[in-house]
Amino acid sequence: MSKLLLVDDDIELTNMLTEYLEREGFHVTAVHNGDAAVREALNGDYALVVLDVMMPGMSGIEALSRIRTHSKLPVLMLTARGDDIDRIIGLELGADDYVPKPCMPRELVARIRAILRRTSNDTTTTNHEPLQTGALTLYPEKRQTLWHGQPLELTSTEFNLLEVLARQAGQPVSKADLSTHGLGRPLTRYDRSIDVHMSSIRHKLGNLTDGRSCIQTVRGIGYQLIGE
Amino acid sequence: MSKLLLVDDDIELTNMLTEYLEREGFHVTAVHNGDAAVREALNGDYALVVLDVMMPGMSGIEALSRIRTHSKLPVLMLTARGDDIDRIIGLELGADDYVPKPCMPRELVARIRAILRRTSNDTTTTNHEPLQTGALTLYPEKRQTLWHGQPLELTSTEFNLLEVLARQAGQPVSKADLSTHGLGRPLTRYDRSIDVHMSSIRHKLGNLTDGRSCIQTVRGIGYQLIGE
DNA sequence: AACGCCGTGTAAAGATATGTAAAACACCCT
DNA sequence: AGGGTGTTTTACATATCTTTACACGGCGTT
Repeated sequence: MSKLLLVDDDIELTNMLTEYLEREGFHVTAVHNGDAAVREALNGDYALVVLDVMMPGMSGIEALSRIRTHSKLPVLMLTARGDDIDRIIGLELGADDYVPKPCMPRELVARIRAILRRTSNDTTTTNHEPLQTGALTLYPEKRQTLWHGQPLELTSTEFNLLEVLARQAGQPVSKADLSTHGLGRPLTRYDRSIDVHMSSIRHKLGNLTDGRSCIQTVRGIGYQLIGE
Repeated sequence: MSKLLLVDDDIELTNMLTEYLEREGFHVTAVHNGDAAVREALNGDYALVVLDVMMPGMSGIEALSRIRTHSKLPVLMLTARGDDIDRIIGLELGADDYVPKPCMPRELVARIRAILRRTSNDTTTTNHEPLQTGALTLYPEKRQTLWHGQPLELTSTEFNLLEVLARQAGQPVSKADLSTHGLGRPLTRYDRSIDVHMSSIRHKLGNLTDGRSCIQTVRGIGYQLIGE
């Protein structure tokens, strides 16, 4: 289950919330000041941070801002009820939600789950992980491809294009996007480069058991890598 | 810029908010009851719905629930300040956020932008679940069709159109909506493309046991995929 | 019932997009 | 310069979509 980082200077409250959240199945780590919060938050272990706005030393707003300069980790803010200004600043700084204090733990849990649900398959958080779809695995770091477990030779451009498709596996990607991100230039009229590359990637991948290609054409739009 | 659907029975308020939101650069459509809200929300045009909980007729909660059975479109709920129960139910039903009423427009905008920022590169917004109606199953993620358990060859556009119908199976879909979402262009006068495509899809599907087609014509409106 | 109007069904022609082999080009290396 | 590799352009075949044209059928009117 997900690991949460709970940040509040009120030890009493954090103990109570930790207990409640752990009963709900989360792993919880609590810290009590902004410095520790930023340090912990950036170590990559956590799925979400619950952050109190009002703390001695570094305020929650400040901590949020520092976290945001380095990461897109979801942050849920705890604010004094009715403190509109903090809420608005927090949201504009990129907080994912806020809960007014004193809060009902049940509401807090509902909101945590809502955020986790939304961010669970968000591709932006995992950028250098291998991309896996069906029998295809791409290692963006090493620029290496595995097809049915076997290494596959792709040219650099072919890899780029396949990576763009794989990051949005299961949904169509426009030729314009493929061109900007895969070829590094905008698509121009009568440009058939993408089509030609798709043709050769298809050729290298061969067909699926049902005879269809792994890369589907979406006429008038572009191409789509078929999902799991 | 993004299209928003604003749902509230208070005409005065919707006019005010519409004006404010449009100054902020959104396209806004306002409706004033739950039925219209669900119908509009599902037509695929909108990036987000702002939904009042308290409405005569179908309540916001009910509308949210109906929207959620068909789509993952982001929904932001407007609730009476301090009405914890509605907020919690809303969140558990899958609302993306709520704003207490009466609200500061600036806060509403901040929250709308926060949600859009989160969902913009979130693959979960497009529903990837297989679509099942009767003997027909569509796998949007694979762009594959099963008819009576057998794979069926559809062209790209035919698949798009059938997908649009299947997402609203059992209810009529206007030709305008079919054109925007299936063909990617607005319907023009004397445009018969949709009819021709329906004809060939029907041809590929053949007839049901009772001799009727799976796709019913709704004269003057469009077409409808018959439900379970 | 007979008529006309309008929307729909559909075959076939015309227009457009895609698949792909091969030529042309660009770049590196020796 | 010449060869090798990889990319883009060209050219043509094919697939797919749109338009056209006409037939049919519902529906309201006479």
